[in-house]
This record gives sequence, structure tokens and C-alpha cells, in this order.
Amino acid sequence: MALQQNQTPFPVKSDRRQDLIRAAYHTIAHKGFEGLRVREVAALVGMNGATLHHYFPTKELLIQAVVDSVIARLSLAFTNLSGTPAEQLHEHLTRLHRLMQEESALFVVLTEINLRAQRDPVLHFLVEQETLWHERLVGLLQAGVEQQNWPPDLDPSTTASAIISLVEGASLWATIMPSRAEQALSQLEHWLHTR
Amino acid sequence: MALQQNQTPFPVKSDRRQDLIRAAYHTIAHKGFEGLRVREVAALVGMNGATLHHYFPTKELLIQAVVDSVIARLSLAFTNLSGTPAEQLHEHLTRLHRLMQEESALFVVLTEINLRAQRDPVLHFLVEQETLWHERLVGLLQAGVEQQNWPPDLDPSTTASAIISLVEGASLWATIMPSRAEQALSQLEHWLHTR
Amino acid sequence: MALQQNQTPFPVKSDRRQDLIRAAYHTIAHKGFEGLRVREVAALVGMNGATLHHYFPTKELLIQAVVDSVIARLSLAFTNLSGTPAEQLHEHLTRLHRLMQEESALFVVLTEINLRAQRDPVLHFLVEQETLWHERLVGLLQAGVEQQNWPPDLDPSTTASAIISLVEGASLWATIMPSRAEQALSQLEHWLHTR
Amino acid sequence: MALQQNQTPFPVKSDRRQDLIRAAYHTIAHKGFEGLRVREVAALVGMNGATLHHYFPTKELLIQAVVDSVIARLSLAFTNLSGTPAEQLHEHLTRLHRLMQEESALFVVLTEINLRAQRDPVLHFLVEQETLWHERLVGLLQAGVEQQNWPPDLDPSTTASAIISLVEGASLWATIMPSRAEQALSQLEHWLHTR
DNA sequence: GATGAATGAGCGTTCATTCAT
DNA sequence: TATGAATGAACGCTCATTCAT
Repeated sequence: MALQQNQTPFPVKSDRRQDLIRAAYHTIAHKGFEGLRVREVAALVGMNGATLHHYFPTKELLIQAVVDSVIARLSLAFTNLSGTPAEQLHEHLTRLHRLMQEESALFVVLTEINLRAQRDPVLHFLVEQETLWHERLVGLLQAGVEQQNWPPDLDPSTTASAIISLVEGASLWATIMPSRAEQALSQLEHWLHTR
Repeated sequence: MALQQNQTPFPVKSDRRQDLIRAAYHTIAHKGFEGLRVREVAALVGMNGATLHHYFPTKELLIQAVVDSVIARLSLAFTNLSGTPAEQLHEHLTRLHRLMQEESALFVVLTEINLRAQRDPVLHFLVEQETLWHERLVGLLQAGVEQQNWPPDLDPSTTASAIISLVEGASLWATIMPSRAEQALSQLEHWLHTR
Repeated sequence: MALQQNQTPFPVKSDRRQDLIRAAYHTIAHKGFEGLRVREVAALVGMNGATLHHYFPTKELLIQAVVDSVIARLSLAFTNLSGTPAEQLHEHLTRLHRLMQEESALFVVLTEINLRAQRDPVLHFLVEQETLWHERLVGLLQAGVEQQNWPPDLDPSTTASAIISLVEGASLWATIMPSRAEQALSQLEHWLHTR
Repeated sequence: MALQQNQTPFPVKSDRRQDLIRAAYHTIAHKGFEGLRVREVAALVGMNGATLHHYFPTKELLIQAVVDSVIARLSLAFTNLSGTPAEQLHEHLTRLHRLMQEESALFVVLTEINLRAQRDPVLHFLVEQETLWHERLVGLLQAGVEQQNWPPDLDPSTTASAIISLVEGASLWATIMPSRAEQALSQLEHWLHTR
């Protein structure tokens, strides 16, 4: 299903804003925040540099919009999971896996954002976001242990941390060496299903 | 192996170069490549911005030096491992663990570098560096399987990819939420020692 | 005399033009020509920046209108003076005095305009306007000398110049230190009534 | 003796700073703060726009320097006055008169600064500066009354305000119509010497 | 080796103005 | 009339780099 935007039968009045966000997103993916130039983003959608400021008064606001959109895209990997805890976790990882294959840029940008979050107070909400992720995983693992999906000695918190770290680490390789990312995720699932 | 610099018994005439590398390294750790200014690096060691160019004609060269130094530091986690393959791997991870605690900045910079390596051809050697790491792990795991340190169904390549991803993913958290990084590494060891 | 606009008995269809002039006038008073932004002027009357251009195709035209309105307001200090020359001069100064108290902004803007007139050819008519003022004062003083309101050795031209300078100089202080302006005008009257 | 700068026998190491202040000063005189562009100021002394920031990190700092220099130049009209109070006042006005003839730009800039002082908190010290001027004049007039240079009914504060206003008002005309300024100052002296 | 001065290229942003609707 | 969108030109400022001293 993935994210569905503008599925309304009526055309959205010039999705210039979305165009800009998309262009900025790809630029960050390819050149990092370091290489992000508003003029270039504007040019990418055939727009004058000044006009961009009509939609995003400052560069920061544009970045914010990109961040929001990335977070929104990623949080879909969580939505509407069903089945036993183990099945839910599997589905969750599968979605991430698919996303990583289909749009590795998403994870590159995520890593850029994570790095930035360490110094930019505005991005500190990301840490909370990741804490939410951790809590969600812990919940899943705990329930799974209770339902004997996993052995009782599985430490939910520790395992959740490992999952997050491994997924984020694999992100780094999604673009440059996809097989490495794939392998890492496979092995993760293997570890998780081992009994 | 690792590269050994200045191991001569004679003191190097004012290690201004090293000072600069160190200052640049810390700046990158705190502000990313995005926030790296040669003038500021120079000021950090009480040097005029122009003088820095005597040591590093170009900003890129300074960055290169930082990268080299980071790689050198990290490769020490490999040097002189002894014992059974399992013991060697344990020792390797322990060293990484300690390094992550004692100098998390090293891993922050590593992630910055990894990200940059995706776009900067000059940094592509890093991919080879990581491939070396992977090969080394595969060798260790293979030998371990043969010596029955690990079960025969352990896939060395897949496991090596998972180890690398997890370690690099944990790097991201080393500064901002050290406990998360610790947990991830603990869980990794747990998985590896499982039989 | 003075220019009379909209003296028709019929209400002008939504005096948006006047609103804009007023808004621009106040903006100039508070921020100078330096700080005059058409968008802001438009916003002040709840109008879109582009719409302003329907009323004033160009910023210069808007400024012109403000200048005209200021001149018109000031020229009222001349209209319908009666009595002996001395009485007329007194009445003239009294009106200026009152105006300065009640609407010091008028004089701030006047000074801004005067300064601008030195470089903007379009505003050069202001010099003629001031020459008219000077002539008027000279006429009054001359008549007053003949009617022995003032001693025969009073030099009309020189005195007129002094009056103008003092009034304009006092303008500068009307807002920031009203007492100074008041004192200056009082002393001027004192000098003019001395025999 | 007017202001003596660099009267040392040794050449000052490239008076680029002074050059810039001078260029900015003249630009303000001719185009107002409104028309002040750092690039243009730099070009006026044959310098790259970026280099200007080597001397004045921000435009405001450059303006400050101009303001300081103007204040310094004007305060010379006060220095080392001698004789009776009346003679001192006469000397003071004479110096101003001469300055106005020889360098009317100084007064144009002064008026610009005065106007700006009303809104720019940084320039508020100017009001104090003018208060000092007022106090100085009051002191002179008071002493003069005591020494019977002037009649006992002369009000020092009121008269001082009138002097300041008239001088500043005349400033406005110094460039555009020098004769008007001259006449105003002459008449001022006439009023002050009347008994 | 060290520095102050200088520079070109570029950046994010502003703003009066235009134009289709 | 009114507006949102768009634009060109410019602005203050930054920064890696160069160079004479």
C-alpha cells in the first residue's frame, strides 16, 4: 500500500510545495545537507530561487518539511501490523527491508538527519521518535515472550536496541552496497527466529 | 598492521600537523562536515587561517588526513588478536565497545565519513576498507565454524554483514544515548555466543 | 490655496488610495524611507502587496502621493491669515507650533523628504515650494516693517531664512524631545517680537 | 587647527580603514543611508566587496565608524574656545559656519544620522550628545548673562534650544542652497548680539 | 613558517514588480 | 479589484584560497 498521496479525484492545486520537498529530499540523499542549495532545489523543479521562498520562507523550513516527510514515510512501516507478536515483528522488518530496496535514499536521508539531530536542537524530537520506536519494539518482544514466540530469557530492551542499531547501520549500506544491507537484515531475522 | 606514524625515537618538530588534524576531527564530531571551517580549525590551535594552508594546501587534504587518522585508530581494534576465533571475535568487539565508550566521537566521525563516502569518489577507498573488515570477519567466523566455536549452519558472510551493520548503527547512538549503543553491542555478543 | 483633493460632497468609493497614503506616511515617519516596504504598507491596510500596484503602479508614485499630502497639510499653516503682518506671522507660527505638537510625524516626514530632495530630481519641486514659503515670509516681514510692526533695520530675507531654518531644525526634535522643539519656537517668537 | 590625523612622521600602514570610512561618508552624503551599499563603498576605494568585511565585519560597524568620525569632526567646533562667553559663542558659531561652507556634507550626514537616531537604539547616544551640546550652550549663555554679555532676561535654555534648532535646520540647506544657510546663521548672530 | 590583506565565487534572502486568473 | 505565484536583480555576508611580506 505504501503512502498514498493525492489519491483524490481532483488535482491538487499545483503541488509545487511537494515538488520542492521531493527535490530537496533527493538532493540531500545525493549530496548531504552539506550540498543542499536552495537555488539548486528550485532549479530542479524549474523554479526561480526566489520563488522557493514563497513556499518556504527559510531554508530551515524546507529542511523541516523534508524531515517531516521522511518520518511520515518511515512510520508507515509500523502501521496496521497484525498477527502474533513474532508475525508483527516479521512484517515490520519486511516492510523496512522492502523500503530499503525500493527507496534506499530514504535511509540515507534518515542517517543524515540522525547525524544532524545530535547538534541541531530543532531536530531533537527525532530522538524521541526513535525512543517511540524502541518502546514499540519492546512491547512487541515482551508480548512475544509471554506468548512463547521467543524464549523467556530474551531481553526485550536489549534486543530492541540491537534491532534498531542493525537496521540503521544497514541503512548506510543500502545505496552503496545493497547486498550488505540485505544480508544484515536477513541475519537479523535469523537471530530473531532462532529458538 | 595499522599505519604507524612518527614512531621515530626523535620528537617531531612541533606537531602542528597533528594538532590541526585533531582540531578538525573534533570539529567534525561536533558540527559535521557541514560545519567544518578551516579558519576555525586553525583558530582552535592558535594559528592563522592562512598558515593552515602551509600544512594542508587544501581543505580536502585536511579532511583526508582526518579520515586516515580515524581509520588508523579504528584498525587497532583488529591488531594482534589471539586465541580461538571466538575469542578473537570477542576481543575485537570488546575493543570496539571500549572505544565507543571512551571516544564516541570516533564513531560519529566514522558515520559522517561513511555518508560522505557515498558521494565523494576520493573517499571510495573507505568501501574497500570496510570490505577488508568484512573479509576479516568472514575469515574469523569461517575458522570458528571449522573449529566448532559456532554451529555449522552459521553463514559467515551474512553474519559478518550483520556485525558490521550493528556496530555502525550503534555508533550513531554512542554520543547521544550511550546506553542504547551498549545494549546493542551486548545483544550482538549474546547472539554470537548462542549455540 | 493649498491643494484640495476630494472636496466633492460625494463619498469617494472606498478611499483605499488614501488609506495607502496614510499607511505609507506613518511607515516613513517611523522607519524612514530606508524602512519603507510596499508589501508592509499594503498589509497595514489589509491589502495584498500586488493590489497596491493597482493604485500606485510604482513605489515612487506612492511616495509622491505621500509627499503631496504632506505638503498640502503643511500649506494650511499659511491659509487665510488675517490681521497686521505681525499678527499674521504670529498666527502662522502658532499653527506650525500646534501642528508640531499634535502631529510631530508630519515634520519627521518633512525632514526625510527634504533630505531626499537633495538627491532625487523628482523631489526638486520641494525647493521651489520652500522658496515660495520664503517669499511669503519676506512679503509678510516687509509689510510689517513698513507698518512699523518691526524696526526698519530688520532684514526680511535674512530673517525669513532664519525662521525657516529654525522651524525645520525644530522639526527634527518634535518627536524625540518635544520640549526642545517647543523652546526653539518660543524663542523664535520672542526674537521676532523684540524691538 | 582642525583635526590632525596621522601627524606621525611615519606613514600609517595603509589607511584602508580610513579610506572606507571616507567613502562611506560621502556615499551617505550623496545617497543617504537608503543608498548605502557596501559593495559600492568598497569599489570606491578600489577594493573587493569581500575585503571590506575584513575591516568592518558588518555594515552596521562601518556606519558606526562613520558616525563616530562625524561626531568627532563636529565636536571640534567646541574645543578650546576662549574669551568672554559672548566671544566663545561667536567663535563656536563661526566655526560651525565655516565648517558648513567648507564641508556641507558633514551636516547632511548629521541630519541623516539624527533622523536615524530616532529609530535605531544603537544611535541613541546621539541624543545624549546633543544634550551635551545644549548644556554647553546653556553654560555659556548663563555665564554671559552674569557677565552682562547679554541682558538678564535672556533665557539660557530656551535660547540654546533655538540655536541648536536653527543650526540643524540650516544644515539641511547647506548643500542645496548655501545662501539660505548663511543668512540663517547671520541672523542668528544678529539676534544673539542684540541688546 | 607565519601573517594580514585580498579576492572570486557563491550563498540565503529581500523586494519591487509582473501576470494569469 | 484583488490575489497568489513568479521573477530578476541585488544585497550583506561567508569562505577557501592566494600572495606579498
